[in-house]
Amino acid sequence: MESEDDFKEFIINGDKKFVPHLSIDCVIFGFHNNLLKVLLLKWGKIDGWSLPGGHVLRGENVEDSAYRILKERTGLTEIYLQQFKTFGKPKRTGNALELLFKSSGVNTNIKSWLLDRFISIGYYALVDFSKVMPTADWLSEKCAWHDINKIPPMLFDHNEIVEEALKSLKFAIYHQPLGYNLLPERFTLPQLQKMYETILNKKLDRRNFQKKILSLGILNRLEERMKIGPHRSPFVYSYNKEKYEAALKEGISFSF
Amino acid sequence: MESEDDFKEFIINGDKKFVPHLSIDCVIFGFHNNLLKVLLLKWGKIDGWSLPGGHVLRGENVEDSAYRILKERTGLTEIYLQQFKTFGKPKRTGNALELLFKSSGVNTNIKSWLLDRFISIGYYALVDFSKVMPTADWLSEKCAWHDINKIPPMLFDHNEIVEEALKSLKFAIYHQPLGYNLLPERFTLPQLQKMYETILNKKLDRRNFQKKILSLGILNRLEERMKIGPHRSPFVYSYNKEKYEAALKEGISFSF
DNA sequence: CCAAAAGTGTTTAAAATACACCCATGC
DNA sequence: GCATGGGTGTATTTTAAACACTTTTGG
Repeated sequence: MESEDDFKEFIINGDKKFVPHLSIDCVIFGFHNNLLKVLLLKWGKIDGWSLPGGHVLRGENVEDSAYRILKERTGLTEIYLQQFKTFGKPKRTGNALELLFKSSGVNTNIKSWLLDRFISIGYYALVDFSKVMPTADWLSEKCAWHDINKIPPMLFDHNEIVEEALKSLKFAIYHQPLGYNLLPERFTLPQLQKMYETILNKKLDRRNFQKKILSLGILNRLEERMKIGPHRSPFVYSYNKEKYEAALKEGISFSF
Repeated sequence: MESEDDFKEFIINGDKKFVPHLSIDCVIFGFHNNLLKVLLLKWGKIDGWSLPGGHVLRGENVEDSAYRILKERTGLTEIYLQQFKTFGKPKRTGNALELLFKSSGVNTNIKSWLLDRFISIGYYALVDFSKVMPTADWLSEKCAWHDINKIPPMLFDHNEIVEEALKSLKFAIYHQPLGYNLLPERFTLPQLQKMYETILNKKLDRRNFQKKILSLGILNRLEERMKIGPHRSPFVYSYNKEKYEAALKEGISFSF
């Protein structure tokens, strides 16, 4: 969406291009400064935040729509993506779009497909924070990361969607390795532990954590150490991609 | 759907009543004779089986639609229901509906909303086999239980949907008690074990299984024994509803 | 009396947990 | 030299796994 004309065309004729009544919302997780982050959009024409989302092109695979939307907002194509729930309450979008129409100078008597009811398919994505280029557009004045614990009240039912995504992520971390998608290529065990602690929302014992995570055999310890701060430098690790993929496929079982 | 007139009205004007492009498919699991069963519909006008499904009324909560559909097919209202995945491949319904239209004597040049692309929300349900009244209708000549291992090739992508439902169920059984929904009120430990073995698709040790399941403290052993066959009679158990609900909420962790 | 299935407990192995001291670094 | 955070191993407890004999019942 790059201009007012685009927007008007979208309001009036969007349903020729997109499947009506159906939307996609993406909860994009990143990890930075030992904090779990979510990428949100600040709307320009009305006051409020929302998840990045979009619609499914007629003829497009739903999963491909999610990848397309993620590409638009992050610039990334290789992304870990997981469908987690579909949201279908009849009043879930409230009247935010009517307000948007008013604020954008669109005739509110117009009968737009956008004012119909929408069912939204929720996907969460795990991305390398450092590689993301948050990208706003004509409709959104900002695209920015928020701490998972400092998420503002959002439009529609998007706070609920984030809650559910986090719940799914928490569940997933017991059965899959996840670090490959959220951390940069080279990272330290303390960082990885912080990632686990943030997602699980609890403290873990350092020694037991290392024992468990190393016993999976999916990590390579590099010669290098990371020089950070007035203390001993931690070792740098990277994932062994093959063994990581194998663990993903087989499934693992953490206890924590 | 009770008559040809109903059907024609549905084809032509269904989208006034229902949300277009969106459907619901239900994988209804039951347990009988120590076998896991799924309730399927045999179509009357064309040859083929499918999952029971339906559409979302405009204004209706999606979850309520699933309950409504389940009520129609089983007669039951109190059902354990779980959304598990949404299916959105563009060609997922194939050309089965065109064939149905032809076989039903509907003009195939008609532009029906039903011939559009559909995205389907998958729910699985767990029901007490003995309480279900499988109900067919004008479109379906049969509504019948099938062994999970003897499911015929189905219309649309319904075989894939059953696979995914089973995968989700398998996953769930490691974290929740499930027997309350699938077994009759009074049952034996061997029955319960068979249920677990069927869902997990593996044999379990009798003694270890009983230790584990009893240690949850959600079962009551009744005085009674069940007299079945030329051998020792097993004890009858029932669930302690309160403790069962608590275990559901807390979540449990089975290892098997 | 025989076949078929259910009841029951102990021993062993594996996994999770709890826990403390020393080391490297920057200021 | 001191504060901060990282590296490392062992002992204990808990949990899972392996395993066999006796009892009941119908035919």
